[in-house]
Amino acid sequence: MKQDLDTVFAALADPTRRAILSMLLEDDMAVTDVADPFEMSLAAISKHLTILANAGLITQEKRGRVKWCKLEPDALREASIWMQSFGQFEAINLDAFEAFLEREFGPDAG
Amino acid sequence: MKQDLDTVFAALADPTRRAILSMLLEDDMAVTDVADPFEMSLAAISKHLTILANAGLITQEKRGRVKWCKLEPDALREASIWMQSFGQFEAINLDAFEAFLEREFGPDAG
DNA sequence: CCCATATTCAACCAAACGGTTGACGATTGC
DNA sequence: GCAATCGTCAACCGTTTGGTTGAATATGGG
Repeated sequence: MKQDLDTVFAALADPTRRAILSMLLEDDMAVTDVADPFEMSLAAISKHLTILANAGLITQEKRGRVKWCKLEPDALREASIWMQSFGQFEAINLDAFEAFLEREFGPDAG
Repeated sequence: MKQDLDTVFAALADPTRRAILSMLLEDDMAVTDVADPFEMSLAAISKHLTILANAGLITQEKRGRVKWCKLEPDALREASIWMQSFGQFEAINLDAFEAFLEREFGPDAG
């Protein structure tokens, strides 16, 4: 929703929320299913999801009684570009990034 | 110092601290000079600098009675790569990033 | 030596954060 | 219709955050 750097970085500063984002890379998920692997209450996860949604990192759509959570990678772009503007003073980590993608997702991913 | 994702993202989540990093892009600075443009106490800025240093985003070196602050863009790399790993699921992030660099820093920058 | 400069420390404060619990409002299915 | 499921709300709690102020600790210069 808001998607300014403050809320995006603050949202990313919590390991639970980053784990949630990683889970949503795989597929869209219901709130209950997101909460399942964590050892904390459903209400706590619900709050984390609200924070992620406010940062624009996910969207939530209610179908029936199930609320589906979907990753929105676009929200990371502004923050990512902001960060890269610092890294480039070291002559670019594009190489490191591409190597990471290759290693992480296989030669066909890029 | 610590440089894990938690502390790096938390450090970046504050606009004062991001402004400080931008200032340090230009040049190394003394604590007093960093504090100058801000409408808050020197002690507050000193705390912000400690947080940035703990995240590994800057280093501080004391020469005489002046403590010099220096940007450490390397600390952003891990966090940046983490973020890019999400963006790539849209398959255009690299292009957008390269276009940004070109636009921002000229054809020779990459 | 003394004073000014540079920076941090310590105590304090209000507000935000991350979690809990229990009650509540929708929705679904038997 | 009724019970179970899905998810949020509200109140509460302890800790962290971001700021203040005033005192303290170096260090440098005349």
